[in-house]
Amino acid sequence: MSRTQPERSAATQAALVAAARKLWAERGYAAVGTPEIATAAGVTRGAMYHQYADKAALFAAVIEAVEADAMRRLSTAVAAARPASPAEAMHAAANAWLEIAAEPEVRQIVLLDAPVVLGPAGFRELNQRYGLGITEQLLAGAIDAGQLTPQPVRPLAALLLAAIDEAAMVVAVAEDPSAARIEVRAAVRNLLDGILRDPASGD
Amino acid sequence: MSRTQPERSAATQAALVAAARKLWAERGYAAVGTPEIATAAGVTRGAMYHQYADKAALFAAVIEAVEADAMRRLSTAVAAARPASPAEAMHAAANAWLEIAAEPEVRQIVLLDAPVVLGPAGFRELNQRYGLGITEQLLAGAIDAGQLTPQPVRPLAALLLAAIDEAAMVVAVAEDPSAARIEVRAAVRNLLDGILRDPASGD
DNA sequence: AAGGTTGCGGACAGGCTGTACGTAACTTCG
DNA sequence: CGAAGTTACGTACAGCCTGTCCGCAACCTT
Repeated sequence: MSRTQPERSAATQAALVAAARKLWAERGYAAVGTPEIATAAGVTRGAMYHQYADKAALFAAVIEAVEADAMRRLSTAVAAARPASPAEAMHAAANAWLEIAAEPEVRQIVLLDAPVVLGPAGFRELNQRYGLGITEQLLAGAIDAGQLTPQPVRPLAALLLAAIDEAAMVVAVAEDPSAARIEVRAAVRNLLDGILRDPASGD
Repeated sequence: MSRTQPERSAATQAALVAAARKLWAERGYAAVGTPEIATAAGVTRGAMYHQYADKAALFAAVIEAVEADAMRRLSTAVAAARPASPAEAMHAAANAWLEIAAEPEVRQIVLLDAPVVLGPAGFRELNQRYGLGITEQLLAGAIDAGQLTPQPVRPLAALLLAAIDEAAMVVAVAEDPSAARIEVRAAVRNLLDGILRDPASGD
């Protein structure tokens, strides 16, 4: 059994990312060191440091994978809601993201660890390519449809996304998550309806 | 020169908190270790570990000091604005907090490091005693004055505070902070006006 | 003034990160 | 097909940091 070099690299990278993703999701970036990750991946630390410059580089690969998965699921969820208007699409996206961001993996890796490990600037750059980008598109669509007063979408997108991320944290920390989810969804909807002209109540 | 024991403890605690606060504000919790902090405070690590159980305990003391200062300044800023209504008070508080949270100290320690070091639950507990508590009071006041439709204030306060915190991050990361501040203030105001009934435009 | 308690200093053990260098696997080219 | 070259990997090591232990000094009680 002989594999090509790119295959070998891809295999160890995949093993490392999978192992790190699981461990970091459970216990956080700082609490899990490279020895444990390498062992869990069935790989030596030497191999890891050959594939990734340092621990933070591995984290960057992990978060990229997590974000990509999350965005895939978000897209399908929004499409499944068959929104009839940009406003409905925004409600659908907000609710879907609320579910996704409440999962331990996204919460711990994307919401908690990413800003400190990548730094605020690095995190913004990454977020721009994922959540922020989508949010801006949704807002631009709402403006085009006349459901949102024309305004710079970039800052508004950042604030809305942060609010929904926080909503996910509230749900995750609450003693009664299902009750908290109901309250929080109402609050998110209020925020959105407050800025949207035609409060099409898409659930 | 002889000091009482509580005085000795208070002195070393104050020195440690001041040194750690400065260093962590500049470079973040993970990047500055206890040796450097102890040296900067003119104290040995032994003394530090006598006063604080571990590095995280010192961080807890630091963040308590930072939050207390920030809240003091927030109160005076809101009072200085002499708001004529709860809605105006909310706008004043939002703008004041936007300024305060944009400072490196608050940004790095409270917004970035605190959630990971204290954990989400611990951070919520602390935030409840400071920013969240104030926000909830402001919202409750707006409801009493009929400027906000009655609803659970707790989740809404969390979302609003998170949005403003993110607004501060946007300003801090922007290439042109003063331009970003203008955009972001408008976005914050839009969010607030969206949920408040009488959009009293208090600046 | 003497015993007890509290604050402190220095040394130590364990663990983690990142690097250096030697080896094995694959690739290229004669 | 074989040899040189490149890429992937394994092991050992140095440096740093965290948290603990124990001895000593400063203060407090009686």
